[in-house]
Amino acid sequence: MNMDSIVSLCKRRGFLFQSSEIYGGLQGFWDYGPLGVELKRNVKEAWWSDMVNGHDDMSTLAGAPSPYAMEGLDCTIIMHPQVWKCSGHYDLFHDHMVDCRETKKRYRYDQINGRWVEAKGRKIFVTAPAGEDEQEHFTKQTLKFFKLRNKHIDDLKWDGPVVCLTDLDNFEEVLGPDAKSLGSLTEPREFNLMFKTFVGALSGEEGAAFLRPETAQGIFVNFKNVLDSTRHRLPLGIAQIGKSFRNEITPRNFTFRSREFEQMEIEFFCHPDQSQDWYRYWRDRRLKWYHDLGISSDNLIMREHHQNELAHYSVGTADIEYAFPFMSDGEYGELEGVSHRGDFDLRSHMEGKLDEKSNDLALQLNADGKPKWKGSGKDLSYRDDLTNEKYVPHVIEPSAGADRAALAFLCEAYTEDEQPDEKGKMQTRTVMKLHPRLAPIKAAIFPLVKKDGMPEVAKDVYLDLKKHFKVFYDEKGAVGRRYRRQDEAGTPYCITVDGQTLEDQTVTIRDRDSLEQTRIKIDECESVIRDRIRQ
RNA sequence: GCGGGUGUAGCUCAAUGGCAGAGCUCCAGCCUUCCAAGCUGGUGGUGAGGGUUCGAUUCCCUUCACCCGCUCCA
Repeated sequence: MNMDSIVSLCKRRGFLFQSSEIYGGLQGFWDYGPLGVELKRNVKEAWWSDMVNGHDDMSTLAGAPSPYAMEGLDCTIIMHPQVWKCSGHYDLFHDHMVDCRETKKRYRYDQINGRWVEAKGRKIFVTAPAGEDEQEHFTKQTLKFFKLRNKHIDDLKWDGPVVCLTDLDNFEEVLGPDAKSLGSLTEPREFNLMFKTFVGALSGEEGAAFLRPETAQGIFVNFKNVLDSTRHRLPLGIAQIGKSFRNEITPRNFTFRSREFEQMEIEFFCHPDQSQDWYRYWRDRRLKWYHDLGISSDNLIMREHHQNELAHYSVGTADIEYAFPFMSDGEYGELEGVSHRGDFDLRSHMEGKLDEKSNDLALQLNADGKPKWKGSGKDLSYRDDLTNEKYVPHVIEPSAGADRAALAFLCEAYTEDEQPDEKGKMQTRTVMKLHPRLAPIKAAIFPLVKKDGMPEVAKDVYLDLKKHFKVFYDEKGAVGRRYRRQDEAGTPYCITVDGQTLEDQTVTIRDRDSLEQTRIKIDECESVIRDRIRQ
């Protein structure tokens, strides 16, 4: 199986198109076609129904420490700019970077220091990543550049103090931190991974705002509102589905890394002492969700992050990853991250941006000792009115990509098998074996031939089923061809009106995967399809 | 962002410095009682912009997009 045939089918059948295709497309943006939009809606609907509306808050679910509540939320894409300053996204996403053309390395513009140095009658600006041993690095780089030995160290004429690269106007005489030749650094470029826009008529910085790079922050800043309006006790999960935007440097691999994408996120708030158990619960629960919707365990893995990969406040993070066809053997692409975020997010919005590198997650301060980004000052802690205990809840975050899930389901469904044609000759059949819950069209209704009153009966069946499901009517051409078309669309069931229908009010229902046909009464169509979808 | 490759019909692929072609698909009609049958007819195309030229899909430049590798992936 290769990605090209999947991409080709998606275009041909109307699952996915390139955005603005008639103008040549736009990198990192994709449109869902008529079948694609149904698939994606079904993915989101399955998630919302399984996680939120269908959640059983009365029972202790398997693997869970206790019953818990779930609520939904739908926040705006543009939020107060301070949200992103306190969350850390602003600083992280706002860097100016320089690239080294020679070594292909990339550096933060404001974290490269350097000094003018002269030797052999030539003056260059030697650089190093800012840090304690930068002078050592300068010396080493300079000696190497001028092809001098350690004993000539005193011949180097240093000119002026160490300054930041940001103080230089041009880089022609600059030796990159790891380069061998001069002028290999590019001009600084703003790597603003957040899309910037302007609120109101002002186009200056005071009106600047950002499209959200994740939906999570909307949940954190509304935590208190949800608690107060629903009167829930912890543990409580708050769910949201919505668009997020990241100005990815290298969108690649079809819809896998897009600049506009949709997330399905839960922020699960609980007592710190129980957070480890909840973390394990959500990790296992979310993995099972993909399994239950048809992703085989061969293609799905749970990858626990190593200690050194974790943000230091995080107790654990596990990625649920899928073996996409565009990845090389043994490699997987992330579908969902389940992370234990401690109280980092709520505290950030209370106190201000926290310093992730500090051991006790202290407030990040400016040079003048003031908070770098001030928080809301609002108390986001929780008082348990049974125990009278007050604490800042810990958070477990299962964060899934709706587009990535849809893509994984498409890849998993794509199958080519051999089926006999009417002469008994084996032909390749392309079939999308989507789970019936996810299939864009639940059933197609055909008259076996376009005469003898069959179309009239079939249309009645169609119109009746249309009230309950997304169904499709087709009477054109040979019935075999119509079956094959539905196979490519992933339609799980085809209902055919034939000669016998006119005598006893029965139709055949054909199963996409097994090709088996069973005869059922017209009246039973709705309940049979409903039962089969639910399985 | 760097290097390499590719852009011709919905798909797969031809051809050419001088009217752009085939198969499949699709549409209409005929035929047809269960898995892409057959017959007849039909729709439809050189990614975008510029240059060279009497004439460019073809040669050159720019750009956009996609693919592969590197880089990146909060």
